[in-house]
Amino acid sequence: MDNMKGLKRTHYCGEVPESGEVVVGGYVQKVRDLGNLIFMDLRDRTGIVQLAFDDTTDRDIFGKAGTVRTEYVLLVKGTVRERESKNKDIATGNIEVFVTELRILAKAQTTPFEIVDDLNTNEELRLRYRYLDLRRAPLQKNIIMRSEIARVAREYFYENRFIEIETPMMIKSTPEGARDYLVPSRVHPGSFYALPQSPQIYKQLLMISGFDRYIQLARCFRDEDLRADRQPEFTQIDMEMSFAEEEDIMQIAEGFVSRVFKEVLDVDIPVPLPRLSYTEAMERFGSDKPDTRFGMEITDLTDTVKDVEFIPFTGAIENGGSVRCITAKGGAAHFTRKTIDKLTEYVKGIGIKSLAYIRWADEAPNCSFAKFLKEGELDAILEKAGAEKGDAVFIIADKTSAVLSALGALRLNVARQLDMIPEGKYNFLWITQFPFFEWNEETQHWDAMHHPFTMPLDECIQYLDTAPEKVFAKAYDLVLNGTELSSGSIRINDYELQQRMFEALGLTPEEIEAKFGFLVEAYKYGAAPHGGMGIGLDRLAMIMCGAESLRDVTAFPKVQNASELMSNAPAPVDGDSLDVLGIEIKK
RNA sequence: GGCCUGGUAGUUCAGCUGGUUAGAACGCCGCCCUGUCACGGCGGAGGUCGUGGGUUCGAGUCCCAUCCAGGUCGCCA
Repeated sequence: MDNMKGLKRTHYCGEVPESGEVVVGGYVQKVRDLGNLIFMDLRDRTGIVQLAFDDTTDRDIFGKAGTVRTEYVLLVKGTVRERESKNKDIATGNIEVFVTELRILAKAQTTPFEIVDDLNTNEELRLRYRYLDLRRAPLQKNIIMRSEIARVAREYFYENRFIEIETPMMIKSTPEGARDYLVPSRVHPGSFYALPQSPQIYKQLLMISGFDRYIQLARCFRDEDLRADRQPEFTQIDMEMSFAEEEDIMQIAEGFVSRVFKEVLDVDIPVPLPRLSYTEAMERFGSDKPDTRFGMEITDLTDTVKDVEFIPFTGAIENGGSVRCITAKGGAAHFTRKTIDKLTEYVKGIGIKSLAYIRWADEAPNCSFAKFLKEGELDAILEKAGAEKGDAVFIIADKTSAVLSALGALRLNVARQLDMIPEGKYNFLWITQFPFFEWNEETQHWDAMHHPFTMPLDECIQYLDTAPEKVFAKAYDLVLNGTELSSGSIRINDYELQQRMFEALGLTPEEIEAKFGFLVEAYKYGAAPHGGMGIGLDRLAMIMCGAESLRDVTAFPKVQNASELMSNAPAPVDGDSLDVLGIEIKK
């Protein structure tokens, strides 16, 4: 094996000029040995350049070239020359490097999967050898784009006079919301730190301190089950600003997203971004993070079907619920019975008893509850639903909140099956005016929907103690293509109001003191009106890269059971380590 | 925790209602080849069919359990 002594890289592979002497280094993508002529593709993070060895090559070098295998690490010196036949598929396709010095810096055993762009290998294997998977250009491209997004974020917020401040990774556990990851303390046996679910409390304290504008690319941790768009460890572009109201924060955020899309993807995002109240989003899309890249909005049929003697409908209406539908275009009428059964099963999975439907494929629509309909009722439903021949109408009757969220989920499911969601479209949307409280069936009391430091809308404060359901919050989520990108709010900066809030949430003074005592006390010393948001960097990168999973934009992701396949974290530790911490594992 | 899908050479897959020696492509190894770039030609190696049990004369195939991975519901203030 050779060393690098006396030879310094002059160019990246993808950036080799048209002529001259170069020194390039990289991994061997491919060897094409034609006998007395050898070609190699040398790869680094910028691309590929072809190396050439022929009968004019020094015999020792030629012999050495013959021993080179895929993924060997080379450093070569050579002369750039024009190729005899060009390759239009790569940036350096017009030239090749005629090698005059060849150094094999590292050999490589055969990799468990090929290092190629269009790999179709089982993800488990790729994750076990993540460092090899990360050699592949598509993944490198994603990771590099993610870095670009982070760079633009820093530039943008720095330019707007935000200050980057690190908040602690080991903090006090405030068990509310998601489960905390706990970190034991050796010097305090039996006591634990928690890893932050977000820097929320600290950034509010920084506002109280007068830093005025804070930004951090903050790691956050939640010990909950994973999804394609959910990792237990993730990064937020976390910001907070003082002397600010909702409009100020939304404007700063809009400035950022339009800047990052322009700089990284050269896509224009028109601002201001559209807005929808939470209530309207639920009514129209059955979701607080609607994907507005396609229509299929929800229609309320309650009045239209009020005389239909079909028990699911009458039952729902009598119990104060409603009957609503979505109308699927795009040939949905030709959904087979099997497909519809699957959809029925799907909504059953989310707590809905049954799915009524009308398929209008032929002249006479096929209606699942036809025998309960009187003259003209079917036409009335179809008209109200805006259905035409070729469409399918899916109807759900139940408690209104259940109907809306089920139709929202069904809407996405059906749109995917009909391939109705356009690619390359970026639909941003603000969801505003969230309800402050959420009734918790289990505990039978009101929980904070966002978090308890969120400022209620001015006109709602009067209902705090009397009618919690009428209280809406100065909270705003940023949604992109149906993904919640960001969540933010104006915080309560008034000590008295915060106390009323806690009371409305049913917290005792002791609980308040134990959980948030230091924060509540801090507000006694005065704070300018402030608010902020945390933009999910991983999710943003995922959408901008066109990736389907966070794993594709995270260098070392965790799998569904939150373990990491390469290192096998988490892992048991030896008894001594536990003893020092005073921890005993239940058998 | 529930439900769904998958697990067969290094990789991606095929393998029918159970039936001789489990196949293909790519990759790998060897030989040949002066303009390749999905190089080409000839030859070769490579499998506890995820694991454990069961049914059977006989199991990759059927049954049960279990492990692993993915998706999803619950969960994610």
